[in-house]
Amino acid sequence: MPELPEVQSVVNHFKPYLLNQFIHSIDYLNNYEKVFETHSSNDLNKHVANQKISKVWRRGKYIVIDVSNGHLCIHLRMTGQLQVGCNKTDNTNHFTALINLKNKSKIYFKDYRKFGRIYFFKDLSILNYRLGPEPFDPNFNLTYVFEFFKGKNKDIKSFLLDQKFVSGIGNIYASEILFLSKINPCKKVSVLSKKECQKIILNSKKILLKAIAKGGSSIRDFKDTSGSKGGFQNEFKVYQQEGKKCKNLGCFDLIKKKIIGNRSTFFCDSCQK
DNA sequence: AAGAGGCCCTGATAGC
DNA sequence: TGCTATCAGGGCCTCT
Repeated sequence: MPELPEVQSVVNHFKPYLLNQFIHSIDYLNNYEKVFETHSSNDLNKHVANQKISKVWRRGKYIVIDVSNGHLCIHLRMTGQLQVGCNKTDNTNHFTALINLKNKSKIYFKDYRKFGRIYFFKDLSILNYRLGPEPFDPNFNLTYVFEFFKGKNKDIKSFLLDQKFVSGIGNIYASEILFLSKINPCKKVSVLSKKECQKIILNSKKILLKAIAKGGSSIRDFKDTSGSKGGFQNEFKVYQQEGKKCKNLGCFDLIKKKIIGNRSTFFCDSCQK
């Protein structure tokens, strides 16, 4: 579900609940121990029980909760949500995990598709191995991009989704970034000019920053549990706009949808070359 | 090594 | 109305 801006907004929202608090325990719910992926429930609790939370931050699409002896990392995948406490209207069958804090507050992990995972890492080497630079990192620059594309022959859209290339971009923002850059999502990276690469780098930062400022996008499942919804879905230029008129001034073409890299991709054939 | 495709899951919606 | 097919914002794994 959520991409970088949505994960950032979840982190911002939960930081006050978590920071400087002590973890009492973490339970898996509805028999779904798989949610812990790398650890058995016992092992995980050995690592995190009684630990103080010293930092809450984001790396790619992971929510990272630092404790003294390691990092609790939460990935929401497609439909994961965090929420403080349990509402009357909740379908508890969708709960996969529960973080109990010593101050008695309960943070629920709600995830009807059950793709979301909670990991514990002693250090961040695994995460750094899996993930490329953050889009805002100065290392995400022309030299890096050109070096990365060397010997590769896939379309640019697939690379924007590749977390080893750059971390945090997902299917919505990939389409939006390429539209703003006027680059066709099918274009092979081997034929991209330096100027085009530069545009992609700059527009990635631009789109993501704007989305963060709007609190992310609220579509389908994604809602900030505080009730404050993101507003970037109103800014979509191409995502889910199939058949609608291109939003570029003077262009009268219609937005097309095409499956690229196994995912729906939206673009304007006339504006994106 | 790089790229294509399957798979994990459930629910909403479209089409018949 | 009710069934079935398709699709959904992710990422890992396997095979070629």
